[in-house]
Amino acid sequence: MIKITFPDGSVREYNEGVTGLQIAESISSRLAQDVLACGVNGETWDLSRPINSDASIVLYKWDDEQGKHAFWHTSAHLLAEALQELYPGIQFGIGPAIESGFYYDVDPGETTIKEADLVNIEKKMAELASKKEVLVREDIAKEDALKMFGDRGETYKCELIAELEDGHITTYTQGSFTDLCRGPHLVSTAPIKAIKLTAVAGAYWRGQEDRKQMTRIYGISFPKKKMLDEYLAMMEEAKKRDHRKIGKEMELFMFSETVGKGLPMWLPKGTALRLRLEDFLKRIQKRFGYQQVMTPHIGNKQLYVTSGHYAKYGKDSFQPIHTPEENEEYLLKPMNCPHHCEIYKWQPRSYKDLPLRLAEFGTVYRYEQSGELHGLTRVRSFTQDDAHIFCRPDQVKDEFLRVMDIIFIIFRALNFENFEAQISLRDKVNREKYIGSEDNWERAEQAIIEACQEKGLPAKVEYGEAAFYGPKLDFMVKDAIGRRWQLGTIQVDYNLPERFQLEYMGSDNQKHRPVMIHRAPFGSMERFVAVLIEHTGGKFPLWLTPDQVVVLPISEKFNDYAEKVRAYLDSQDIRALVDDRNEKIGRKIRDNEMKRIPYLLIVGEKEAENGEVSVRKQGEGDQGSKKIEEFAKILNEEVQNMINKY
RNA sequence: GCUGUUAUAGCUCAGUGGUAGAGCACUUCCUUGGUAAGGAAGAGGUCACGAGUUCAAGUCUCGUUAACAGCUCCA
Repeated sequence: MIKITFPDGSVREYNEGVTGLQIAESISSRLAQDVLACGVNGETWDLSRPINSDASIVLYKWDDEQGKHAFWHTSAHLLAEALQELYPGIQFGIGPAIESGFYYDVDPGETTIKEADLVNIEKKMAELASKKEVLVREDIAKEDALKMFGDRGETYKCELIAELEDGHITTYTQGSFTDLCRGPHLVSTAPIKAIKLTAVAGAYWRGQEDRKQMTRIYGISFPKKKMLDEYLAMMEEAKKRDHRKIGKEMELFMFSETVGKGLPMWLPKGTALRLRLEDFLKRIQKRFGYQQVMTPHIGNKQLYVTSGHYAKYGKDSFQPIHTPEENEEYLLKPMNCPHHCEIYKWQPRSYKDLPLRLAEFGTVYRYEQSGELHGLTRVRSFTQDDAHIFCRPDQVKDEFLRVMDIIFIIFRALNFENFEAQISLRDKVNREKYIGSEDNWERAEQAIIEACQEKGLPAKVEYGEAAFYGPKLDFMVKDAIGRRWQLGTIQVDYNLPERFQLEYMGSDNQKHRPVMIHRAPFGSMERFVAVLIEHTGGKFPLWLTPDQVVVLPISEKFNDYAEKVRAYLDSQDIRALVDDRNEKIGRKIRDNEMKRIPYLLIVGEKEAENGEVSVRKQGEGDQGSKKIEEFAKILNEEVQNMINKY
């Protein structure tokens, strides 16, 4: 008998050679149905692999990362089996499970596999899966493995085997397909009930540009058809919310080939929206003791030599601009910190001046590889909602708490209800690469951890993720359809104060070095607006949205009255339009609902006579009639409630 | 940056080497209406840009530019 320890600490005895599946069966038949893989002494195993000595066990189901991983890994093998049947002689590279789904890299030789062929392959996979083929794990000697795959002409597999250590090589077989594989896998292909091959793409063998380009087939699979349907619906929804599409539809921003790639330009409506966001943050920052500054978009190369950025990023940045006469070198600023350090140095600072909080909506320019550019989320020019806090080491925690307050205000105001944080600290062992005193680091790391605890913020601690110049706290939000986005960041910096020789006079009449904190609650205006678009699907909060109200006259006879309504709303700082097209009211309602305008005001004979408007709320239908003044008052109160409570 | 795909009207997209197309949007006209698509007509094009092949190129070839996807998930 062997002792099996469960995650809750309980221990049960089983016969030697018991499998994970048998253990699950001994608990409940339902569990045995749902379980996909197991963890044995911290290693993920096949459910059918015998356990021969005392062990701790975890049973993994679909909701566990490990369970999904085994499921998708087996799906990759199923894909390979189908390909082997459909394309005899096809050669296989690697086929792992990925974050969502799986892929297999293959070399189909003379033929090509196109997007249109995927349906056919899916069908074959479904057919094979329904055979409920069992996956059999076998140890194989290196020599035998080389011979076996060599005989089949599998040059890629042989290359992999050649690099493996003899005695640690295994294969998995299901049906007529045998693959070199470490596992773990499902017991059989039976649970794979719904399959979708999503894409074909080229990928270099082993990720090396000089090696052969293989065909990579991506797919995803689920234990239930319904889950696949939900996944596909989510992907559809994500497509609808794409900020590049909505940005165009709502006339928020544009790109021009002539201006240059990765250089977004904000259109009038987008600019107005962005300015409202900036004003909102400025107002809060003022309350939190920040002072706005403005600095140039370029800086002398020497500034970045001093900051150390030139040595580190100089080659991968936009190259220096040369002045025509003196041949001075200037760089487009890739960050605002060096400029702000110079502002700090402008006059002697006393401990009484600290914390000094300098804020700037600073536009920066970074060279990104052309293939990395993406909509507003990855661009070459963007505006950070930047600020640098210069403080004493003993003020770090308090400043963190204050920045976190600002970030929470923003998340609440913009309906990001789900968010979490990641604390990035030094590596536990390897500490030579970090700059700054042990004492300061220890204090700052503790300060961040305590600040998160005090705020009740769920935070994941990652060791070794800190920058060489200081620990940091990053914020992740979950959007309306469950996707995660990284937004704001707070970062301690011991490096720049050192490099710029920043000082303050302490109460002890001695010179001290301040600590610098970088922080950007939005991250960048571009990225934040992109995330906000995808989160809201373009249905922005009332205070932020480009057009708040559209007035719809029932017929052209009431266009004059509609214009009067619009003018009145305009005088009350409400952003309103009139739809005076010669169309029926049903048509106007439909078109303006689709334009995501929060309030539609329908005006006809009744309203014109009484100085009223018939209110229709986006997505909620008819709300009844109101006096114009009353409507304006209610709308403005709604807006004030949204922004002034913070 | 590399590989692949794409680029046709303001938008979404058809287009088979031989006269440039549709729907929506736009303009005009009819209609004057009550809570998610009324009807008709019209205007709108350097087929991304530059070369080449051809009697003839939106279509074929090459180059350039840009967008999209992948290249980061490692048997």
